[in-house]
Amino acid sequence: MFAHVVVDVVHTNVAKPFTYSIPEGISLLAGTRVRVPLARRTVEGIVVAIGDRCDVHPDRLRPIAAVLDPYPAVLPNLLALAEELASEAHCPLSETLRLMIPAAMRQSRIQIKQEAMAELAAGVDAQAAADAQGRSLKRATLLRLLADAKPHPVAELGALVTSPQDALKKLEQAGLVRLSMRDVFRLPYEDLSSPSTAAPTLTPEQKAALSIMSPALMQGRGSFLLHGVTGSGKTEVYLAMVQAVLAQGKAAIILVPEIALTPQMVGWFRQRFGPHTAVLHSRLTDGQRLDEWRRIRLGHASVVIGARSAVFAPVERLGLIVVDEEHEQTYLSDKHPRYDARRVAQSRCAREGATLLLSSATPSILSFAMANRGDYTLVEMPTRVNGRPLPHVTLVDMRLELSAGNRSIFSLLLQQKLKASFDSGQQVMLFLNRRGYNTFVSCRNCGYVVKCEQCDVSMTLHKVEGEEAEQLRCHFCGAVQKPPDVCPQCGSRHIRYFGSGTQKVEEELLKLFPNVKAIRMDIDTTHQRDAHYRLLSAFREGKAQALIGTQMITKGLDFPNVTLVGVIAADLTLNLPDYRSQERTFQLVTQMAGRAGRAAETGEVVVQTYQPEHPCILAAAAQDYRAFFTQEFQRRRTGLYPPFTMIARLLVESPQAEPAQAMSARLLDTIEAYLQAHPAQKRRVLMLRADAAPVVKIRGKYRYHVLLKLFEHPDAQPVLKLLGELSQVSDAHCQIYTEVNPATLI
DNA sequence: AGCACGCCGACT
DNA sequence: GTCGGCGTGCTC
Repeated sequence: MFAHVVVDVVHTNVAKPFTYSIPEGISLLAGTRVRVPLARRTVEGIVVAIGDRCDVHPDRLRPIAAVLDPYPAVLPNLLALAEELASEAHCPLSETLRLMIPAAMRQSRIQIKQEAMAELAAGVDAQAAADAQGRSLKRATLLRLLADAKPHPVAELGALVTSPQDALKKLEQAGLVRLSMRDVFRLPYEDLSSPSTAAPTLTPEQKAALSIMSPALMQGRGSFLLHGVTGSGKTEVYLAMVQAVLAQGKAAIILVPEIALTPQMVGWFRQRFGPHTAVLHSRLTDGQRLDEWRRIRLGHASVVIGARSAVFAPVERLGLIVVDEEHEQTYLSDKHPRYDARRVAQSRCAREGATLLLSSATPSILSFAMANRGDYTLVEMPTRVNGRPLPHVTLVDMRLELSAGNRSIFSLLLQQKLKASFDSGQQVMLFLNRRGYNTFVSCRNCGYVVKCEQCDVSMTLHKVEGEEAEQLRCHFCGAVQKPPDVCPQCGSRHIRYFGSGTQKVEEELLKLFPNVKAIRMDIDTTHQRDAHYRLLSAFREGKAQALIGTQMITKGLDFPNVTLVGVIAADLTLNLPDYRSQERTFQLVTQMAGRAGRAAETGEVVVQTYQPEHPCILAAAAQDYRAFFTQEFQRRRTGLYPPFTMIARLLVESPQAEPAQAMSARLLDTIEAYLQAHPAQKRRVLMLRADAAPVVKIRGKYRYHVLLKLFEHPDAQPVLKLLGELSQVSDAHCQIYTEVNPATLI
């Protein structure tokens, strides 16, 4: 038998399986990590197949050098998934296999932690042995501590008996004690393991939703889109579904869009199901992630909660994947290999006989359209639990505020409502989808705008925490520089700062309400590990009255004492040059409004906007998803946007502008020639052009792209295949990426 | 002729 | 990704 191995080296030159002989006496399964010789070195790899065929000349064949784990690291289903992803993304299999294994496991980077354990040797009478110890009080005490015949960590014994190691070794030599090593699992959010609580009585809506989904869940099939308004109790439905899955001896994966939401979700699940809940996301330490991965792989944890990468969790008997807040863009990976966690979840469920549950208060246009088409079964929960009303939304026309002489970022109405909330001891949330203090710096004299040297974007002014200093930061690459005193272009001193970010909202709020404590949540304040959790806990415990934040505070959070929500500038996302900007704006405003009034009090929402008559803003204010879907779907149809068409592009990046531009022109020619030769394909193409990318430079790399708009149709596959092949044209000067329906077109 | 440099392809 | 082979072109 021979082993076909994909080596853990991402390079097109080695992007194919290599065949090795299996040394005598070794049994090997597909998915196992191995070490193999490759040219003059050895590398790690994964056995992708075992077979009796060998196409390699026997002289070249070399044996596997080592088997790295006692069990396959990649389960057969996940191996197949990796192959599917690699062929869809036109990338080497080694790249998608990396998604399946924690980084710490590769290159043997982390030693797995173990701890020493001691237990009574078999058949030993602890009491008699202790009495026989004579003058060694320590050994007698240890034997009594071990009398329960269970293994005890030596470290724990050390807390009761000083330095027990020597005494334990003596006892081991005497045959009275057995010493061993045991794996240690570093558990994230260990303090969230609260005592179990019973399931509450479900509302009729929740029961109805479950009765629709349960038959499919029992049979291990079905794809559902749960559309439930904010506060309708979707989490309780997930908990009931997971309970049913666990009762079948199967496991479940719960995907959440943000790391900030995992502790809350983990808390709910641990309350119900105890410690058999594992967490997977990128903010864990490498060691934690490895341990959680192993707990899942070894079957110690049957519920996995995590961000998009958790869709690859090594669950063996999968029964259910829940995608919470399914409309979130975070389910699209922004790194190569790019994948859509929702589509991966669907493929995984189909392959492994599991049920898929997509869920949102504001489903993506795409998912809702698919539900209308019959791809998903639509399940609706249109009212909040316990008959609570949806929050009351007021639109404020900021043009009128300005003409009335109010130049503050808070409208008079919002100022009044803030005061009323603070006076009555309630909490407020303020949302602005922009971080920093001012959003750009410009010269009044000549119009010069300070841009990042490495990226083609204006720099944002930040106040440095706890210091007088100010700095300009690039939100693309993180570059920092000092704000200029004089214009670098014309030498004028008339440098002005424009646009407001969350830092400014915080400052203005504290100016208006000096006694109020505010917590600001954006990338700047959540850089440290666990910062999300600390800040949200502080707010939940009432240590602050206001939570100010970017989009990371809009979704899923449940704070009973929040009765007022302010949306500072609803139009920010509306005016972005992207066909999804209306969808995003509707989702952000509706989700943010949904944070208000989740407990006893009715929620109040103030939405500030310069376009109060915009249909998208009106639908969001009415929290009317159906109305929004209908108008947006029609707009997409007439404007020929997805889901009626698909957008694909070849992105070309190069340290110099000319090679990138030349390459994009060459790619355009190639595609045009191909379409000329294939008229059937040409009919599918609505638009084809080469251009500078909207952000022409990021991190010092110039960016040009070839954009295609195609009619959505299975017949378009050959064009997409061509695009995938063209990304292989990449050379030392130009990197080419193929993107199909990308999250952004920047 | 001798050597630096960059490109190409093999690696099982 | 890494390395060696080999061709090109420059220098002695």
